[in-house]
Amino acid sequence: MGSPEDLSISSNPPVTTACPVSVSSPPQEEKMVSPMFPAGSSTTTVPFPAQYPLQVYQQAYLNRARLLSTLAYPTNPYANPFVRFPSFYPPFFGAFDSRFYRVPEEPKPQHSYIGLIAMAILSSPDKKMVLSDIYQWILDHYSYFRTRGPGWRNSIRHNLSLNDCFIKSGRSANGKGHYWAIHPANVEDFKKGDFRRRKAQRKVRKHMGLDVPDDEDSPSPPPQVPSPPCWAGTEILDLHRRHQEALDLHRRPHEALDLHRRPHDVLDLHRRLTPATLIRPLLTVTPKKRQFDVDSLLAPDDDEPQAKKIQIAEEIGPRENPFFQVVQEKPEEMQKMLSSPSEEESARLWEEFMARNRESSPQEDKQ
DNA sequence: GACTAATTCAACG
DNA sequence: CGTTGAATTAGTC
Repeated sequence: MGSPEDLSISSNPPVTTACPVSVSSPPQEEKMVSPMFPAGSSTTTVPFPAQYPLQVYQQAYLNRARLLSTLAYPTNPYANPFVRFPSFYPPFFGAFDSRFYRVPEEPKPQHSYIGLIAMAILSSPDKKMVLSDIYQWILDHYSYFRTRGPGWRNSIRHNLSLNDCFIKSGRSANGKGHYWAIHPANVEDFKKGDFRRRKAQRKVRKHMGLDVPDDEDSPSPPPQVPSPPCWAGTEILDLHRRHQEALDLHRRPHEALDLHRRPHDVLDLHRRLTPATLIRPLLTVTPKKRQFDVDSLLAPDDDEPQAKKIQIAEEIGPRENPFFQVVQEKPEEMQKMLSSPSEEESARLWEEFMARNRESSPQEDKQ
């Protein structure tokens, strides 16, 4: 069943079975979407590192995934105590090869190779960089390439040679290879994030005094600089940030070992997750429901940002989130918990509410 | 569907 | 590592 006690990490479990990850196939109609693995997003499988016994990683991965699920609320429909874990958790849907874990596929970088190289070079104090350092900078800033083959390095070299915007600037002092720099005719554009190739080539030619068939300067639209969301600074952004944090940690399950070694920390975190901490952010973004009398709600914002917040909330707080539904269908229950004086009290009310809920709508049991 | 830009593969010194 | 040619793919109009 799905009571919070079952989900918490009871003392360090002895992992002796061949595969400690119990996998039960979910009912077919379960079409839940985990924010860890959004619909349509591809995933890649990575082998567990060999440093520790496999079982250690597997258990740690479960612990970590459950914890992150909880922390990622409210965008994560698995973050509430209603949801059983791990049998409903998408990473374990279907066949589960216990030698691997799944991580979300990194999106391809927005910038072209020219842009990546230029940013790398410009990030160095001397505005010049050796090939191997360019590789490293790109690896450091775009983990997408960590899971790629060696082909992209070839492409980097290819682009360095091909494009006149990159010039050699002396040989490396000790090691081998040249320093690569940016043609002076292009540094200004590149600093502004304008990495258009054609424009760069034209400027180089003009710089060398050749005649240029002054092609219209901006046939293509100016580059779009990634800007923070318009709702930056709102509590939604904070939720978004937490969610991203959770996603990021999720990609590094090795670190789950730490939590595995400190199960009490996990327990403590579970204990601190009270209804108030879970619900309050949700309420602040649904001001149209005035029945909630929460302090943070009292400050009336102007309509425009509020409308934006509501829109965002509807985007990131999927309707199928059972927690969402409880909040909307049983507002008086939520109100009671929220207005309780202490977190302990609200937690107790939560337990009662959960118990009643289980009675009225019995969940299907696991075998 | 043509046309261009960008990426990828790969041979070579 | 650096050049270069060629094939393939992605994007636009």
